[in-house]
Amino acid sequence: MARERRAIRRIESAAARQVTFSKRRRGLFKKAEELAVLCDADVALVVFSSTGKLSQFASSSMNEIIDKYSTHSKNLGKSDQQPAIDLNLEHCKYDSLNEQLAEASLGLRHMRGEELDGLSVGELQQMEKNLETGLQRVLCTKDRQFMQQISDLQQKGTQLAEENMRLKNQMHEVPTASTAVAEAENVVPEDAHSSDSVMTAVHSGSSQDNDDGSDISLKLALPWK
Amino acid sequence: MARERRAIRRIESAAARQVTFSKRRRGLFKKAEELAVLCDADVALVVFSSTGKLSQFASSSMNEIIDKYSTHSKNLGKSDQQPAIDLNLEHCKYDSLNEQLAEASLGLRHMRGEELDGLSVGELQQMEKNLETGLQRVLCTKDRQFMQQISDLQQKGTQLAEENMRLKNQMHEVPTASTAVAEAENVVPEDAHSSDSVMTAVHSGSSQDNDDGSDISLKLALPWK
DNA sequence: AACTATTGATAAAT
DNA sequence: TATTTATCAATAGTT
Repeated sequence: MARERRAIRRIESAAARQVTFSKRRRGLFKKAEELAVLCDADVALVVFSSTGKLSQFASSSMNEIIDKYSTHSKNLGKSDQQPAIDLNLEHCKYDSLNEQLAEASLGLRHMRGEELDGLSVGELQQMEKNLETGLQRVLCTKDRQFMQQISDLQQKGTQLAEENMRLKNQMHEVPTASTAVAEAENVVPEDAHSSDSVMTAVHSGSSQDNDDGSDISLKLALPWK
Repeated sequence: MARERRAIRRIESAAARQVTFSKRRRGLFKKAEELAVLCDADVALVVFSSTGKLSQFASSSMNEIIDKYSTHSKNLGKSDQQPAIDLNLEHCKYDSLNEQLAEASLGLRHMRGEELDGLSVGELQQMEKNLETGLQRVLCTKDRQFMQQISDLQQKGTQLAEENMRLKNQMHEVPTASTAVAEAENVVPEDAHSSDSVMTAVHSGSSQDNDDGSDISLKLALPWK
C-alpha cells in the first residue's frame, strides 16, 4: 500500500524494520479496535516486537479474553478476576525501566563517542559541552585527590621529622650505642604490624629517602601517629 | 475504504454486521500475519464474533505467546504449571534491570563529572581517558557534519553560479534593458524558493555588497569558492 | 461471492 | 519520530 509494493518477508534492515513495525502496529491495533466496535466482537491482540517489547489491545479485559480462549480451546479454566489491572501496571513499570535503561546506555555510548552519526550538529555541540564539563570536573577531582595525598604525606613527613628530632635528642642523652640499638629492635616490629596501611602509603610516596647513619632513627619514626 | 465512509460504531443490522465481520476479520488476520513476518514480531490475535465463534492467529504458538504475555506482565496464577519459577525469573530480570539502570545512571553522572568523590585516582584516570576519547570523537563527528554542510553549500553555489552565468549571457543577447531585468526577476525568485537554506546562508554571508546593474549575479555568485 | 468506487494504510522520502 | 506524498490495499455498497 505505498510507493512500492513490499514483499511479505522479514525486513533485513533493522532500522526499516523498526519503522515499519511502528506504522503497521498502529494500523493493526486500529483495525482490531474497529472490528471490535463495528461488529461487537471480543478482540485480544498481543504483539511482541523483535526487541521484546510488548504491546497489547483487548476490547474487554485481556485476562477475560484469554480465559475465554483457554476455556474455548479445551483448557482448564483459570480463576482470576482482576489481575489485569496489576498486570498492566507492572507491565508499564517494566517497559518504562527497559526504556530508561536503553536511553541511559545510549547516552553512555554517545559519551564514549559511539553511534554519533544520527545526531544533529546541535546535539553534538551539547555533547561536546557536557564532555568538556565532565572532563574538567574529573581533572579537578583528580588534582584534588593528588593534592590531598601530597598534603597527607607532607604532614606525616613533618611528624616523622619531629619524632626523629626527639629520638636524636634521646640518643644524645644515652651515650651507649648498643643499648639504643637493642631498644630499637624491640620496638620496630610491633608498630610495623599495627599500622600497615600507613607504611604502604609512605613507602610508595617516598621510597627514595635513604640517608646516612640516621637510618635507624628513620625506620623507627616511620610507622606512627 | 469504500464507497462511503462508515462511522466506527456497532453495526445494528445483524446481517450487515456479519458481512463486515467476515471481511474485516480476514483483513485483520492478514495484517497480523504480515506484521509478524515483516517485522519479526511475535503476534497473537484472538477474536470472538458477536455470536461467540472463536478465531485465532498466532505467529508462533498461542500458548507460548500467552505465557510470555503473562510472564511479561508478571502475573499471579494462570493456567501455568509452575508460575513460581516464572515469577522468580521475572523478579530476577526486574531486579537485574534495576541494577543495570542504576549502574548506567551512575556512569552517566560520572561522565558528567558528578559524584566523583568516591572514585580512586586510577578510576579517575580511566574516566579522563574515556572522556578525552569521547570528546575527540564528538569533535570529529561534528567537523564531519560541518564539512558535509559546507560541501553541500558549495555544490549548490556552483550550480547557482552556473545559472547566473547563463542568465548573464541571456541578458547580453537581449539588448533592451527592461526586458533583461524582467527576465531576471522571473528567474531568481524561483531558485530562491527551491533552496531556502542556501539563500539564508548567502544572505548572512554577504549583506554589504551593493553594486550597479550586475547586482543580481554578484549577490548570487559571491559566497562560494 | 464478485465487483468497483472510494477511502484507508503505508513505503519512501523529507 | 513526525510529516508528506504517491501508491497500493482494504472494503462499503451494489449486483
